[in-house]
Amino acid sequence: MNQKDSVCQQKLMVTRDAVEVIQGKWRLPIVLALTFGSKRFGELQRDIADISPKMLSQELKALEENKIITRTMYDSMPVIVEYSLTPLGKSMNKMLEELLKWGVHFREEILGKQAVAKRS
Amino acid sequence: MNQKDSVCQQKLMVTRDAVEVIQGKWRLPIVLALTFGSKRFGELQRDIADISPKMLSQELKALEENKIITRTMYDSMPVIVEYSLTPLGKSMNKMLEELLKWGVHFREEILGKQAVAKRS
DNA sequence: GTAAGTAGTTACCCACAAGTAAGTACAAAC
DNA sequence: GTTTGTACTTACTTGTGGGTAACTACTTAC
Repeated sequence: MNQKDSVCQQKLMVTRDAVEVIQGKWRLPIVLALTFGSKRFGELQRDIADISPKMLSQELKALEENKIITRTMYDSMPVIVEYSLTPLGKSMNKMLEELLKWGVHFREEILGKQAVAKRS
Repeated sequence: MNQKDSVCQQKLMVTRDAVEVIQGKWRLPIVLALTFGSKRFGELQRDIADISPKMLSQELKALEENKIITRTMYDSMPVIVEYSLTPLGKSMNKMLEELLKWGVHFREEILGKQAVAKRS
């Protein structure tokens, strides 16, 4: 079977799209932080270790463009902005679990049968 | 819930490990090409559109280090080298399927309900 | 009036991922 | 002896992901 076969090519493209959404240093931590409910900019910045406001703002924009999260502004007096997962964002759950599962398996093989991240 | 919580941190690290293995421009195409059986260097180069020998060699090495593929040299007279998935490499299947599934869902949401890559 | 808290933006820099082009080394075929 | 086919390697360049530091704008509290 050949990679240039069109069905195969399309599968590759679609899988690549999925990887793109979660790739990079910060997308995964942001999505994970929001699985526990909506959060404000400052909260996210405090929860995610070492992220700069520039990167947080940039990645939030990218995730919003991909319809993974929504941004809601409240006209309260200290202006408040809340980010939360869309249904599409929430639907990543199973995929992320599969990644975690395989990641555990991978660690065991690579690091020589040491159990990591066994509990939820 | 906080990202700095250690269990959560560990989950993040492990998931990130999984993403790292398939991230970059060429790892996914290489792994997919090898799911159809072992292949030689030249075959891979022909099957994967636009990959240069440098990138192919480099990514094959990385995948070998991660125990995703094995490299086998045959002492035949035009020296022949075969690459194939290890059991660990084959175990990526379910994860990749989940990525594809979500990717299809993602495309539908983003591109407005157009069905893509419906068949295997 | 100055500090602190809200939510960012802007400018500059660097390291690394990836691309390009050419070269290496060996043998078989013609 | 030159081309073809095997499987790469090396040197150089470019593009982008990400980091740092400082700045913006608005309000409340002291």
